[in-house]
Amino acid sequence: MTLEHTLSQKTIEALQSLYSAGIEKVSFEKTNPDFEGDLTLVVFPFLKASKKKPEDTATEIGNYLKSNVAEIASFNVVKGFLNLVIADAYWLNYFKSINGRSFIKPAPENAPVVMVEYSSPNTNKPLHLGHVRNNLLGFSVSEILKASGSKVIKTNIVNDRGIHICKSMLAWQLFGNGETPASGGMKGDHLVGKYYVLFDKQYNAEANELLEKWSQGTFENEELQLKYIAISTKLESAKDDEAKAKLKAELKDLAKANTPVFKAAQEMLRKWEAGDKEVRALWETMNGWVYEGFAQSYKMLGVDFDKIYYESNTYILGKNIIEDGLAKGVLKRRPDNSVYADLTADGLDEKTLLRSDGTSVYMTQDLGTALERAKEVNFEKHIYTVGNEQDYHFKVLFLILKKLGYKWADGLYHLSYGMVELPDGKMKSREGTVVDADELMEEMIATAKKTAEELGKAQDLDTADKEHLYKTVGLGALKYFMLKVDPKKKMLFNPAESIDFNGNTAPFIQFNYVRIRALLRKAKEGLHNFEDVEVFTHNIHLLPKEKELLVKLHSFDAVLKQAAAELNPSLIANYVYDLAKEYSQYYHETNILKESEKDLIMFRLQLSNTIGIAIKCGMGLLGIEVPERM
RNA sequence: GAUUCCGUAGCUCAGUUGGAUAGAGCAACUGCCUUCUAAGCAGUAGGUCGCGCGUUCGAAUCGCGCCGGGAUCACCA
Repeated sequence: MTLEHTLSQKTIEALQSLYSAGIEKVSFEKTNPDFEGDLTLVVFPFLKASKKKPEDTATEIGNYLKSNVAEIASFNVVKGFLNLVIADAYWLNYFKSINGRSFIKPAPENAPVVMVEYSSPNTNKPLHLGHVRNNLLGFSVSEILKASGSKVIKTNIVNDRGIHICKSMLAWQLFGNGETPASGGMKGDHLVGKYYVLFDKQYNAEANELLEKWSQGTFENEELQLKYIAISTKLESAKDDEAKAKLKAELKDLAKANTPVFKAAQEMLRKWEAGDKEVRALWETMNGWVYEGFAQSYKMLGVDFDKIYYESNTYILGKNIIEDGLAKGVLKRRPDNSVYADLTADGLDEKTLLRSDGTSVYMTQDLGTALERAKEVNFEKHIYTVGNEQDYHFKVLFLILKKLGYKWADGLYHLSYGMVELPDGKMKSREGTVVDADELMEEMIATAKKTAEELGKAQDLDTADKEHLYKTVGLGALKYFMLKVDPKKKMLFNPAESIDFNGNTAPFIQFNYVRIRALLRKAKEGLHNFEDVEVFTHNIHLLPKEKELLVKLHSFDAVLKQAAAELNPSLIANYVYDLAKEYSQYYHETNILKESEKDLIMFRLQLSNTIGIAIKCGMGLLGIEVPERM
């Protein structure tokens, strides 16, 4: 039984015996640092029962608790706040139970299974900053779930088919001259991305040509002419700029859809679907290049997957669900033969799941994929790590599955995260304002190197160790920067100012870990074998900072639990920072090896060691390494 | 327009299951390296928690209404 649990019980007892109040639940909170004490009970809610002044009520409860709970050393009352001081012996005993141990226990054999899907890239261009946030979040959430007693299966569904892939393929055929990653000296994903951009250039040029032709009255056919006239008439009478821009975009889209290069890409997609040998071969080759490139990026980022799905295998799924849904009356068929789910009663819209020509849409394949996964794995939860622009999509997806009566649908969860924005707005791949993931990682490592050299750090390391350190620090800074913000919120990334290495950052936390390790090495040289002796619990008067640190360590489990419940790594990030910051203050104001009493030296070394372990565990949950020296 | 998320220091963010005087970091200014690693520590300055009303002993936190911003609203993915 935890102390807080005991205190709650005793407080309920106190209220019963003092005021005959039948209160069922009371909770304590951490005492505000400006006041003396560790835990605080707010007594205002009990005033009705006590019919006494706040101060008197608090004092009476305080007296009761003091004489009934051994761990309470003393208490004080400020207005309606009862501040309890917990005896040092309690904290020392607690420390004895965790000294030198890991804060993370492996999940039991029969642990519930959670699937975490993340990353989900398209194979027509390299990973960018948005993917970085997605990958780091998915990976960290997986680690957090594992650490809190779940078995995690990390999955990645690769969008390896569709018109966008054909665009890259076509541009490569048109302009590539047989270029390969090897001949071009480029990572495969970047090479394919280059041709995607070339396609877009061509696409735009041809569209502008068409618009020019149309404005002079030359049209390929009458239908097109009618559409053109309809839109441009509206454009002429449009009043505000917003409406004009919208109509202009509509015209451009019409032109784009009629460019020869786009029609060729569509034709290629048709051939792909028909299983055309040549198209399939090119598709396999180019996707192969991309996968090699992605593998490198993933390795650098430090993320991995237990199972990779490909949409080329899953995009046909879902049609049998339609039959099932129609039979159950959850889905309906329109006169034109299209099938939809009517969700208007749930405050959503009608969602079409099968077009009138019988082909399926994105939602249909997501339904099918979910069902497939549920058959394959008996998961307790299935988490989709996808940006918040798809909130509505997942709402609809989950609702339809629930309506179809699948029990496992209750375990589906959309881990929705905010967009990464640049100082001048959203990233747009077409406008070339994307931040490339590989470049960003290289820059971070280079900055770490530069900073370390300027500060004269790590001079005694050999070249390989130095390179590893720069990677650990540079990528650590990047990962921490992205994970310390609440996933739900959109975040701002300013490449010009880059990411800091001071203050609330990974390098600061890593530095404190390194300092602990250095201290412990020195201690062993001085024959202080703190690992071999028991925690000395008698006659130690804890310094305020030492108690604070113990309280902080004590809350590791609670923070982990909350982070797992909310799927929120930022709680861990902020926790580790607070811990490191407090240790840093402690380190400055306290002598450890220079302390005269041997027992105190041992205790302080043990405390430092255990804090180091907590930092390492916490950073591990974020996917961030800690170095031994820097 | 509808739905939904958001608005806290100059900037980036904590704090939101209602509790005491709203916290960090960056940027600015002041000190501290012959002493366990200064990617550090200590300090100064910086706030109408978007605005208003309400609920409450008590509101950054809950409710309602405004103002401002993002996202989504296809037989696209």
